[in-house]
This record gives sequence, C-alpha cells and structure tokens, in this order.
Amino acid sequence: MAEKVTIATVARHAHVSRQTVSNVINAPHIVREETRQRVQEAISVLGYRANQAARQMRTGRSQLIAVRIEPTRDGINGSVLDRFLHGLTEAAETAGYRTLLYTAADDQQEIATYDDLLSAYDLDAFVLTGTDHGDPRTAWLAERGVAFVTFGRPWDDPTAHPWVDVDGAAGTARATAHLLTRGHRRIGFLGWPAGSGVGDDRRAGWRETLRAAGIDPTDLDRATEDGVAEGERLMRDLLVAAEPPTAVVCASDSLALGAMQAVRGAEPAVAVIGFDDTPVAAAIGLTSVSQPLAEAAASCVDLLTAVLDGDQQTPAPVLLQPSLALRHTA
Amino acid sequence: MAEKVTIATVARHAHVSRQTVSNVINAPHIVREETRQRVQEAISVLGYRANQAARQMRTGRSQLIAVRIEPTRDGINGSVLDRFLHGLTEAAETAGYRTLLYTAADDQQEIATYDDLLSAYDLDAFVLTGTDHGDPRTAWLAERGVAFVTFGRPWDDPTAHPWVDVDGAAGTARATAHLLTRGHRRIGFLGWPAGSGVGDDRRAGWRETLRAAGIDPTDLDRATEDGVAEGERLMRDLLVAAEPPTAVVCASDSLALGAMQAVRGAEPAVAVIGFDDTPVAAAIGLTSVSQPLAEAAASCVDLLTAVLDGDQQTPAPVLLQPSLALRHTA
DNA sequence: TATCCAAATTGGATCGTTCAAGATGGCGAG
DNA sequence: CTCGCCATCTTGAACGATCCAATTTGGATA
Repeated sequence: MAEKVTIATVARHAHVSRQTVSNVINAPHIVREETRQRVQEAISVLGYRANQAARQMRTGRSQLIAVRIEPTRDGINGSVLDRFLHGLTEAAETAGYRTLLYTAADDQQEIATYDDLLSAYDLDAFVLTGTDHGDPRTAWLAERGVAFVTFGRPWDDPTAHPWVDVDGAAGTARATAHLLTRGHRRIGFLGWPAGSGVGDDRRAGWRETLRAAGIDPTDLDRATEDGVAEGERLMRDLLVAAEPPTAVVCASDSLALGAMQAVRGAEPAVAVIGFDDTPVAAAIGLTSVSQPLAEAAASCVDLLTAVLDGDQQTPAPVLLQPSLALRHTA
Repeated sequence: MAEKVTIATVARHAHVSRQTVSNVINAPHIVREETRQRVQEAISVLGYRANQAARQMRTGRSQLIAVRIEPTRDGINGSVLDRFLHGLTEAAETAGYRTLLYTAADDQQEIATYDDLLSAYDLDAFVLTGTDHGDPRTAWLAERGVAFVTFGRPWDDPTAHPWVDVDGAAGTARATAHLLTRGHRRIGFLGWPAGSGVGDDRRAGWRETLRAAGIDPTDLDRATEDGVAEGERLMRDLLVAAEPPTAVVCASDSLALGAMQAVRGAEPAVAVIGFDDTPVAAAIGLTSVSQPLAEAAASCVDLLTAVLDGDQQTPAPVLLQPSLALRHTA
C-alpha cells in the first residue's frame, strides 16, 4: 500500500507550507492564484484527500448526516422510506455530506442514539422521518442546538423547526377531483383513525373536494389500521351501504390493494386510487398518488446546508405537490 | 450545552491518568479490578463516550462500514437490497459498527469512491452486493488489502475473498420439487440470458431437478431481460408450444408477475412461482422463493468482524438456504 | 533609497485519543 | 538487607488537520 499522503506531503511537493495548502482547500480566495494552482496540481498528482478525522478534531464537524432506518415494516409501504433514503444519499453526496444509518426501537432509544452519535462521531445533522404530535426527539435535538430537518410536518407548530413535506391533502384532493371528472359522484375514502397528522391530512383533501362539489362525505368515510386485510374489510363494509360508492380513494396502497380485492369482478367496476405509488401499485396497475420523494430528499439536504452554513437558523419549510400516477384502476 | 467530556475529565474524576482510563476501555485485564470499577463509575456518571475521530487518528480505524445504495432500480426487485440493508445496519450496530452509505453510477466511479472513503474517513470495510464475473471492484480492494465481504459469490473463484450468498439453485430446485409433488410434469422456467452467475445458478436448480425426475427440460426454458412485460411475453411464448407447461418457475418476481398476467383466467390454472418474496409477491398471493436476507446480512457482519479482528484473512464463506413462501399461485 | 502597509506565508499550539517507554511499589529469592 | 521482577500506573509523544500569532514578501509612497 502506498504511504499515506498528508497535508505535509502536498506542502513539500508544492514547495509551500502546510497552512497554505489548508488555505487552498478552505479559503482559496486568500491565496495567490499562481500558488493556488501549483498546490491544486500537487493535490491531484498525489491524490491527496483531507483526513476527516483530523479535520473533525479541530473543527468539530464531520460532514456526516444521520438517518434512521426502520426495521422492515409493512412490506408495501416500507419502500417509501427506502426511496427517500436513496434520494437523500445522492443529494447529500453532491452537497459534500455522507449518510450514516442507525436503528432504534423507540423514541427513547433513538434519543440515546443521538447522544451516542453526537459525542462519538460529531454528527453534523439528523434527518427525521415521520414526526408525530409532541415528538420528544425534535424537542431533545432543538434543546441542544443540533441541526436537523424532518421529512413530515410538525403538526403542532409549523414554525418549530425546518421541515419538508408532501401535501397529502392536495394528493387526495387531486385523486378525488380526477374521479369527479370521470363522472363518479359517490366516492368513498379508506383511511386511518383520526389523530395521526398524515392520515387526517389525507382524509381532509378528499372530504373538502367532495364538499366543494356539493357532495356530502358522511357515510362514505371508513377508518382502520393500515393493511391489506383491513382495506378489504373496510371496502366490503362500504359496499353494503344503502348507496354504495362507485369509487374509493385510499390513504395507502395497502388499503387500496385490499379494496381492489373486495371489488374484484364487480360490475360496473369500482374505481380505486391508492397513495404512495409503491412498486406494488405499479405492478398491478393501481392508480396512485405519487410523492416526489427524490425532490423531497433534495429539499431536506438544501435546508440542512442552509442551517449548517449558518445562513439561517430556521429556513422556510418546503411543501411539495404530489402527482397522480394514472393506471387502469381509475 | 454541557462542556465536553474527554478522557481527561474522566481521569481527573477517578483520580487516575488518561492512559489508565484508556486501558479500562481497551484492555481492562491489565487494570486492577478496584481501579477499573472506579473508572467505570466515573465514565457512566459523566456520560463519557470516546471520540471516534481522535481514536481513529491514532488507530486508523473508524468503526465504519460502507455499503452502496443503488439508484432506485426496478421497483419490484429493488426492495431486496433494501431489506438486506436494514438487516446489515442492525447487525453492524450490535457488533459496534455504523453503516455509511454511498452511491456510484458504475464500477469505475465506485472504485473512486472507495479511494475517497478510505482516505477521508478511514473506512474499516466494505460490503459489496451483486458481484459479477471478473469484478474490477473486488480486485481493487484486494490489491490494497482493504477488508470487504460480498453478498453474492465470486463466480470465478469461490476462495477469492469472503462472501455470503443464498443458494439460488436450491431455491429453484425446491420450487420445482414442490410443483412435482403437486403432480406437475411439464414445468417451465423463465429466466435471464446465460452469462450472469445468479441467473445461471437459478436456472440450474430447476433444470437438474427436472432431469432427476426424468423430465427433459429442453423446450421449457425461456430467457430474457428482467421485467414484467418481458415475463408476460415469454410466458405467452411458452404457452403456444406443442405441449404447453402446466406450471412455471421464474428467476424473479417481476417475471413471475408477467407470467401470471399471461395465464390469467386459464383453465386449468397454470401454477407460477417467483423468486425473492418481494412485497409484490406477498400482496398478490404469489408463491415465491424467499431469501433469508436478515441472516445473510448478519453473516456478512460476522465475516467482517472475523477479518477485522485479524482472526483470519479469509474466513469460510457462508451459503444460506432459501425457503419457499407458499401462497396461492402454486 | 528608506519606510510602510497589506497580502501571503510560516511555525507553533491544539483537538482527544492511543502507543511506547518510564516510574512506582510490593514481594520473594538470594 | 538488597536486588530483581512483576503488576500497575504515569508521562511524553504522536496521529493530521486547523487556528492563531508572527514573519516575510511585494509594491506603493515619501
């Protein structure tokens, strides 16, 4: 293995001092152009790369961002976070950061991990996914002045910290509007029990769109835990109503898949629209609301760099618009 | 924010020297029991955590493992690597390592990233997924004495480096055997063009099992690129043969999904078995060969720790057995 | 030509840890 | 009683970068 190339090696090679090399890297403007080029050449000739550990010891910054990876959850919806993770890694890389993964069983353990990562690895920032009402994690981080962004709104106070989110209500609204233009009037909704920010948001988009069209959403709304079997059960329940729906909007592809199974072979066909545009939806031709996950991830990195570069303490949140991936179930 | 707790803080608090604290952490056996306990107590009282950057500067080890995350590939099969990643992160964590992500467009760029990660972050090891014949990446790493494990066999030389893999041939063999016990005799195979290690392996399991049962596999074999549409096309092609198959084993769930679409409504039903047990398979009730991904990830970490702790240069490879997730397509 | 100022460069200290070598004290053998 | 040995603990130096203060250089000015 070739011997280690340090900043001193570069300095010798370019006939300058260590500090000048450091300046070329961190503050090029204070170095004379001619010197700068000579050093740059030495750097590339020798293949020099600053040792992060040494830099970090002086500066306290590691160029590392941490993201939690959840234990393989629901097989269908789990892919959403994975796609977000892909986008995040790419965006972070172009911004000069690397992505570190960690796991945690619950909020308390996650906070312990923050502590560990911060003191052991000097992490620069955290990206949290899926915050809920009164999240202890964001409070802990904010209290200690740690930089972080959440993918998902803080439902209590939208100005509490930087966040990126996708407008779920707009998504279900778009889905509902699409069904309305196709002539559907009785459009049901399968969602989650009230109380979760995300679930309530998605339900609201459907409800308000129906109301705006002069349709009473009451009796067309069903809620339960997420899952295919649950979706099927809810849909059957909707179908036996006095005036069964001719279409249904769902809060997830899991629920939508269940709904599809419940209406299989029905005449006339019942339209179904899911949420998240998962691979399952694409595979079986399920129309679904699609979140711009790569864009969301890039926005997270943008906000983080804004915070880390000290430009702003709390950059403006980003709310992205979903689109409708049209397939043949609606 | 509380002031930083360093090894010196602990030393003062326990009335010993820095080095003794270091010894308590790294070589407890050379410290007197009484002293050890006193130091340990100081550590937990102060909440001390060794600073990785500083440690790394002396030891050259970072307790960091790197894994590549691919740009969101095929929506259906992509989840396999994601599930592996989940398992890997968990296993690495319990072994005292953290997982770092990186992306790369091609092999050459990936090698450049190795170089970067090694010199900038002093990475301890790499986990590679999906190696192919004559992989330049493994050669590069081996040449420099970098520790790494591949998830996937080195098809050229099984002793080239440590690896973990799932026995794909055993998987398709098991699927084929299952179909045979269900009375099927003409069992087709949809796979990838010859040349890819994984694809050839999966095909071999099916072929040899048929041969062992006295059935000639010729004419029952089809190959193409992966994808749902391709699977459907291949299956239609198989069906118009002189003696069409009554069942088919596929090299992926994508192909299997295509096959299912091709035989939809056929009487008698044509049995279909996929490979990878993806969420899509679970969602639509497709019987599929299931890889023990969490176990594979854990094995990777085991091999890595064996290499990193210097126990062995090339620990014995691990070949895991897949199982058959029975659902209602076979 | 001497003086001064700003820009560019230099050397030394420092971050927190581990390594290498040295100091201390107790104990048994000679 | 003294020596050497072992177990235990302490001291000084080093890893590779950046920060700080001091110094040199080049060019403009008097």
